[in-house]
Amino acid sequence: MEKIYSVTELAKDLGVTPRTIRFYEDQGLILPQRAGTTRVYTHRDRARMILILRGKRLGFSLKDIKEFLDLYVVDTTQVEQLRVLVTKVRGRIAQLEDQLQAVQTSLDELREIERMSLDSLTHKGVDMNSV
Amino acid sequence: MEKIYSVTELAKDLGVTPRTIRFYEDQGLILPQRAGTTRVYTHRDRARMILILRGKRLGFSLKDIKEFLDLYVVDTTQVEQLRVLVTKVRGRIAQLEDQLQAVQTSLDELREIERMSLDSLTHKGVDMNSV
DNA sequence: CTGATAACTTCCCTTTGCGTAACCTTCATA
DNA sequence: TATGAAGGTTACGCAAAGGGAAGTTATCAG
Repeated sequence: MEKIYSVTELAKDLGVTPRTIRFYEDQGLILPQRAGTTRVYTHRDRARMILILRGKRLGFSLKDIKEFLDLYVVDTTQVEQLRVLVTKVRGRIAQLEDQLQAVQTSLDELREIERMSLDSLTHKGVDMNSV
Repeated sequence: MEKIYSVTELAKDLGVTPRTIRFYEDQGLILPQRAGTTRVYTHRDRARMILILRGKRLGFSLKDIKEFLDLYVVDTTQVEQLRVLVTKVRGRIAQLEDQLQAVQTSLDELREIERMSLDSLTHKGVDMNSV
């Protein structure tokens, strides 16, 4: 007997709202079976949702995630899928490395601004160092 | 003779579009004089725009920037202004430090995924290491 | 006088990822 | 039988920062 879920159950299980799951369906990321009009999720659907959420956590757009997941269906050998995954992951890594640089630069600049401001305040007899 | 600018000129000078400058005016960030209906920008306005763009570059929202710039008018001693600046800058620094952590974590995870995928591909006789 | 520019205003469009009604149906229970 | 919990389907709204088109006016050159 496989455990199955309703939207609400699955949502609770995954820490998202039912709205989110329905939205993903709207975007073509999951396609649960229906019992009449009611959505029914299997453990495979759950696994798929977990993949989706992981992708999101790593900063991929739903579009990217979909593009990747769509290969699941088609590609039985998984070779193409892995290839695409690696490509996307490398792209994302590059992005994050750039972002890291940008953040570092901003941090440097902000610390400089902080120093100069505190300096200015000191000259005006104000102290914010303990705040 | 002070150099003055039209929207288009100032935009070109600052590397933004006129739309952007008008938008900032809409948001209450700048208030150039008018010659009839035509906007006229002085070097002070230009300086203000540069401040705005710098704030943006450092990741502040237009709302934050406005809140800060508004003190320019009121606060002649600049003490309050500097105080707010330091507070905002510190907040932003904290944000960026968090972001740095998150980016690092994602990078680690993505590199792990890349490794495992490449491994998988190797077992299937595919090589992507040179790509 | 007639374009051609350049300014102006107004307003809708875009992206991303849902939140939040509003309104309908169905089942189970008090 | 009334009602309330769950499920479903539109469909509008939000946030941020502008983009872009429409339609009007003003000015300058030929």
